[in-house]
Amino acid sequence: MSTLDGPEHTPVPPPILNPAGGANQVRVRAYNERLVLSLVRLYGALSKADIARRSGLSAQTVSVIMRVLEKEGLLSRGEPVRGRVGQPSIPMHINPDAVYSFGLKMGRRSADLVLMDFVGRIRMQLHRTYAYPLPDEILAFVISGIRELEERLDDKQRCRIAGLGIAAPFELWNWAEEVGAPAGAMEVWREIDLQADIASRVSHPVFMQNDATSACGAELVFGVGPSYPDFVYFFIGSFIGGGIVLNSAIFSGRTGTAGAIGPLPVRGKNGETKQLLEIASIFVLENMLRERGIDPEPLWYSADDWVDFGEPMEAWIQDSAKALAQAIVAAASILDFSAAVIDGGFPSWVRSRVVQATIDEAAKLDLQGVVMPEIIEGAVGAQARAIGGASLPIFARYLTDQNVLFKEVDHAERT
Amino acid sequence: MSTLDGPEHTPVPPPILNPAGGANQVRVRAYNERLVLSLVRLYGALSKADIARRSGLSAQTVSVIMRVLEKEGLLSRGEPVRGRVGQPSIPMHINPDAVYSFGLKMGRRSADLVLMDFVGRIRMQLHRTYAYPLPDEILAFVISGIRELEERLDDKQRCRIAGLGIAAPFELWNWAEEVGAPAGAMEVWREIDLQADIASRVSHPVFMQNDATSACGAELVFGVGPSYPDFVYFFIGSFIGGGIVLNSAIFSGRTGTAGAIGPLPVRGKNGETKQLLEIASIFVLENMLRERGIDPEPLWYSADDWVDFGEPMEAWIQDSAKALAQAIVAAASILDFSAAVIDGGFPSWVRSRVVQATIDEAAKLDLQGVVMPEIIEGAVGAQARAIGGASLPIFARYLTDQNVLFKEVDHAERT
DNA sequence: AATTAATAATTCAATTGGATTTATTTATTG
DNA sequence: CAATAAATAAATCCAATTGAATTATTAATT
Repeated sequence: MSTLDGPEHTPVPPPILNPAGGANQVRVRAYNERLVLSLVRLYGALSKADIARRSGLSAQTVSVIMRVLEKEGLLSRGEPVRGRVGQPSIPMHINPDAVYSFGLKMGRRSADLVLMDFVGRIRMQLHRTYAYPLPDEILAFVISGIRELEERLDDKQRCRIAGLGIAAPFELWNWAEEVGAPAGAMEVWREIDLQADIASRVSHPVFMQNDATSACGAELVFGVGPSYPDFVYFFIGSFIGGGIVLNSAIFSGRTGTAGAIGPLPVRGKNGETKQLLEIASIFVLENMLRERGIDPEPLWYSADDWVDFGEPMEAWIQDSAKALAQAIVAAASILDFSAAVIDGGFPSWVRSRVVQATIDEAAKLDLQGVVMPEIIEGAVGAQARAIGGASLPIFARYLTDQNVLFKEVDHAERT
Repeated sequence: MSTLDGPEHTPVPPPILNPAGGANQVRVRAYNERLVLSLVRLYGALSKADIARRSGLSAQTVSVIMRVLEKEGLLSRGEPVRGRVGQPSIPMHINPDAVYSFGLKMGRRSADLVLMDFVGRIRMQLHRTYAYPLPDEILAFVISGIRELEERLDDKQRCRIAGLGIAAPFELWNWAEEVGAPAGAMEVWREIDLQADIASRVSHPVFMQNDATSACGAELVFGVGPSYPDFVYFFIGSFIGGGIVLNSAIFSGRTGTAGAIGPLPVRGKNGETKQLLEIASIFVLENMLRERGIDPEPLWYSADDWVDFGEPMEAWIQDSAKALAQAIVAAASILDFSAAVIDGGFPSWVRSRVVQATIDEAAKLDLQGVVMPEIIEGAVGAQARAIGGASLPIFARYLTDQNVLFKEVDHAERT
């Protein structure tokens, strides 16, 4: 057989990838244990037989794994389910007190430190506001905060802390002006490696991730994630940010900025091109309030302290919704997201109004040929960033990213 | 420890996912074999020791696996490499004749049937043009074409055919008008299941995938893929289509339409909003030629039969480049692609001009805050769709999607 | 030129460890 | 009591690892 001269492939540079490593029994066991835990977490409670069916593992294997997990205290048994033929099944569920994790959200106006349990509930929290963040203050807040919260735990509980996850904005030194910080005050952040600094003063493993990505992760794991395999996520904080979920996993991209969506170009109300973050950010609302002589302080103290600020807030919601709708259409033109999820550092009644307004604005746009995602509210809420941060150590150690092992090739075959 | 009342998680619908299944030895071996083959394919030729280092598997394991693959004829040994201390290493490379695969590209103006070898080279091909496609004709072309090409193979070679992969457009029945088909002639396609029909008449496994996605897959595997872990891909055919590559794997999305990019809204030259496919498609050029009394037939006969059509073609390239540049900026605002790859059913000199024009147009846009991808030419060329189709059976059976096993969690940890 | 040391690729044999298979026990319904 | 299903125990299987041995080469020394 001779080579027909089809189109020649032009030469390309050498590969830049180190593909995934090989597999062996040890890793298989580790993976299967995480899989079992993740399945239980996802479904709330499952019997050994259920897990065997869902994982495709043999009953015996699952039995062994789950006995170990139970012995370690990660799983606990529920009430036997009777009423069906055969031996009653014993649903196993995650033991909420098996693992704790600290989450630090540091923002441009406030910081939160939370202690989260194994099922994603906040068990304790501390809050601090400031005009603008400074490394030393943040560091002091974390160190003393962790000490304070740990004092409320007994020895056994302290041993179960998996680590600390930090959720922080990108490039804090930009936007100093918008935040209202004195010129140069934010420049210190250029030189700071917060993760390393904190890690050197704390006895736990420390993880770090962009704040909006963290919020997105919280939504994936504890919010609407289980119902939507892929979505684009918006978190409206002092600045808006976002995240991307694909195949039920966070996609953070090559530079970690996938789904940053702040710089997305949108058309402003006067037809001018603006960046999304110049419209749909709380600092914009803050400025609008200040211009009208209204004290914006309640915006930062706690999401639940918001009051109805009347007309300026109404205008802000409208402007934001218009911009968000455009951003969602742009995103949907590239990828067929099943949902666009909107959440933010505000009370749920504000969130409802933002989402409804965005739905209304999206309907006004030209949607021909675009597969529009469902536009829905986030289910996690104002603390999503801290919760997402706190979930980093837990996921790194106990759970698995969905669908990464032996993923099926998704082209259908027929013979 | 009492539950602090943090923000309550609102209830969500039950999970819709069946996460990945469990792992066992059999799957581990299957995976490791695919991993070894994929590594060899990616790097061209690697010794057993090289594979051991790159895969993290022990030398012994790799030795056993590679001996099996060699015995099966999938790998063959090259010339020993001397000149360095120690026993000379024997580079193993993919045996191009180990596996063959058919690829069918069916389009709105022409169809191609190719026989591809294990390293992605086209070994034989058939081509047919038509005014518009009809199921019976396509079916006849495939059946007789496969018979014809198989007759040129000996028995041993015939046994090595892995299957047939079809690359076809979405919803052929839309756009009948633009194609110039008589009203209703394309409606038959609504009821047709081409994959099933062909599968029932052929003795090979049959796979099917969107045509632009297939082209994107060919680029990933045989083109620039190894150098760019994520890119957005445009294939300019009679209609423009595209694909998305993330983490060195095709992302086709929930509905399989991820990266369809045809309906992406762009601003036309008179400021009006148009869909990308209404500007940057070859059928547009066809119409421009026809309006000027130039015979457009050479567009369809073979990509290499294109001549310089002069002014109308120049105009088409300019318009297309403007639209493509906008599409790339929109895509880059959502995800941080490392590259935007442009290819099409035209000769490489046209591709070069389109790409250069797109680079120029992109530079004119407002790029503040957007991480712009490199805009580059596809390395595969006009037959990308057929090659991508043909690679479906091969990937399904012998190779692995990159990075799907034991993927590392990508949040850095410090202790 | 012959000899020896060092290095690296490869393979052989024994061991390890986790999943599966098969058989058994337990608890329930009808 | 029969049928059914969950859960477990013991035996078996299988692929990866470990550690030692073999082979082929270069580099240094006599």
